[in-house]
Amino acid sequence: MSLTQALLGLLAVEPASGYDLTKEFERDLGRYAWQAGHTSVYPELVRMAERGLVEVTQEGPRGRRTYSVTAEGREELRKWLLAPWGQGVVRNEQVLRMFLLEALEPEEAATALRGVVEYAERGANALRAHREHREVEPPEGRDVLGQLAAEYGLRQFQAMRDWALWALDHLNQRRKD
Amino acid sequence: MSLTQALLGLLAVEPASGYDLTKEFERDLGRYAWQAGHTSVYPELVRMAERGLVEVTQEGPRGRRTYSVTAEGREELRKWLLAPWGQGVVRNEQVLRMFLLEALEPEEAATALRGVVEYAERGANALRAHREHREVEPPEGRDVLGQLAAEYGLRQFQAMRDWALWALDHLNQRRKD
DNA sequence: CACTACATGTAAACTGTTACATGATTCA
DNA sequence: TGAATCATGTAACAGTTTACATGTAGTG
Repeated sequence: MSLTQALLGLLAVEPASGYDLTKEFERDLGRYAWQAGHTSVYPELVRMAERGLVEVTQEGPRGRRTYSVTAEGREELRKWLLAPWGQGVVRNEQVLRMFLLEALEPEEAATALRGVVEYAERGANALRAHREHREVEPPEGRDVLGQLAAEYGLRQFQAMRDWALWALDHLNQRRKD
Repeated sequence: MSLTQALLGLLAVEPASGYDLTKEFERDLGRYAWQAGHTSVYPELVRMAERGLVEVTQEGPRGRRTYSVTAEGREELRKWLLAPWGQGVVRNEQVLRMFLLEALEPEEAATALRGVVEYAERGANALRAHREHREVEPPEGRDVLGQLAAEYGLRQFQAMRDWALWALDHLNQRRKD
């Protein structure tokens, strides 16, 4: 289960509580890589602690428990990160929708594709603004992951926009035949 | 559940059996958009038929049943495709791994990132070869979806490569500080 | 006739989501 | 002191994967 690896990776960068980790999934990670709610995170942390991959290293107010990765956990993470690349789990509702626009009538498909272009441009612009703001205030600690995600997201949106423009062109070509 | 929409979309392009649909998930769709095994597909088709979204329009050898979308199913698909875009389900093990490389020691992270660059280049090259081959033999029917996927995949791999090169550069910058 | 690909299914185990539930701290 | 945020959890349900199971048609 990749949730284990995701938590291991986040905790390896910096110790955190289940609450912190959940917020991470709501932000960058959940946008481009992996989603998980707090109802998955908390029980998983308990299971991982039982397996010796993480441990509670601090307790704070409101029952807050800060987890850290153990040496064993770090080794497991390392193995996963350095393993050969194969076809992993992929599930992307937006991409699914993009592909299935094919099933619409050409007129409607074109309208929808123009919507994709707009959506991708909005996304890219927001990230470019975010990038400029970051040049003023450089990130630190866990925010570095946010930067990795933002840079990936920017390229992702550009790819989406390019694809939609190509698909529009392709659609027009076919309508002429 | 997006499996319903995925099946609806595939069947809207062309009627197919559960077996055919499963193969589609193993190929292009499962690579970039959505994965599903035959043990999900068959029961789902039965449920969808009960709801009146699809119907068996042909029976062939070996118990083969070809499903087609009903008018009701087509309408449901259309609604889903034309709905406003929001944050859909996202789950991508490769992207998760890319982001978490941050947790490795800089040396190892750099090695892994160079691996990402290579992987993305291999993927892009394979798709470019596929594209040239397609110029000789233009696709038809369901293969059009394969073409949409291939063009998306190509841009995806390019984005991945660009990101990994940026991340390598970024890593070197931080090592100097 | 053997092998491969076609073709469909069930059941148990596992994973993830939604709804429900509770209480503490901080800040205006 | 009221509201927002912090912080954690359980239980029922929904969805997915893995293992098991079976049989047919075509091809060399």
